[in-house]
Amino acid sequence: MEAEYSIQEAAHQTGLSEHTLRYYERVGLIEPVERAENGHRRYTPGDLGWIEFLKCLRATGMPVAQMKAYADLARQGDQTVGSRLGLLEEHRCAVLRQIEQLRQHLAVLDRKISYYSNEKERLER
Amino acid sequence: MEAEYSIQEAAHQTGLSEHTLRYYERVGLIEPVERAENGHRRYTPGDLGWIEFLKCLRATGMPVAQMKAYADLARQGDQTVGSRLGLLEEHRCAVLRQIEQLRQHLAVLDRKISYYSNEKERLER
DNA sequence: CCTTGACTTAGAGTGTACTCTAAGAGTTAT
DNA sequence: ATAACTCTTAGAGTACACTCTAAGTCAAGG
Repeated sequence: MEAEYSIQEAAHQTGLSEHTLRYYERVGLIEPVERAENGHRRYTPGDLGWIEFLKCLRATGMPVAQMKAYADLARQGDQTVGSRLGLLEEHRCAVLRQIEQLRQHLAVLDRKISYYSNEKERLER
Repeated sequence: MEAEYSIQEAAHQTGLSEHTLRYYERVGLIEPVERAENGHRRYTPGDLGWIEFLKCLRATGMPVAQMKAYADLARQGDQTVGSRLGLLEEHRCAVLRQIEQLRQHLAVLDRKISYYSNEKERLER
């Protein structure tokens, strides 16, 4: 007997809004969620796990369209494992590049900050 | 005698489009650029330096509105050095948080990738 | 019975940051 | 002088990812 969650509970647990959960389903990021007899969505722990991974992809800057491509592959089962692996490895590189870029920009920021610190010192004298 | 650049040259050197350069000026990220007699913009090296810094702020996720606030402070001169320093230090923290977040998401990605690698191995046997 | 509240749908609206269009002016090359 | 090029402006349009609205269904509580 597996736990199930209403959309409200799913929203609370994932940190996405109910609107966004329906939107993600509508655009195909989430496969159609099971329904109760009254038509209400019932999210399984598996759904929530999938959504967590989607959040990870989004938070690392993957566009929704690419996430959709990944989701489509996932729905096709085992024969797409290679493609999915490729997609994730490529994305991994993109994330590494992002981090490296941020590092470099951080260095610029640090230089500016120490310049301002000196400047502030100077002006206060 | 200082070098000056047309908007086309400025676009080329900064990597921003001419459209974006005019837009940045329009919204106040860049103070009104000097004009030639024919009304064409003439960017100085100083302008280009400022634009480079704007790019750094943008690339690290600062919203245009906040960049505008920073630009406004900069225009007010020395008495805003403290405020600018504060703004940049706060932004620096935001960038550090971003990097940390990316690191954590990268770890999730790595786990998924190694899972897929195993899975691929298994299926190919 | 009536209200409250959670849910449903299709589709419209929003915010952000560009990005482009249209119409026109001035410079240079043939 | 005709074409090609670069620039100008105001304002419209676009892409993306949500985010919200309106109208309606259904079940539980008072």
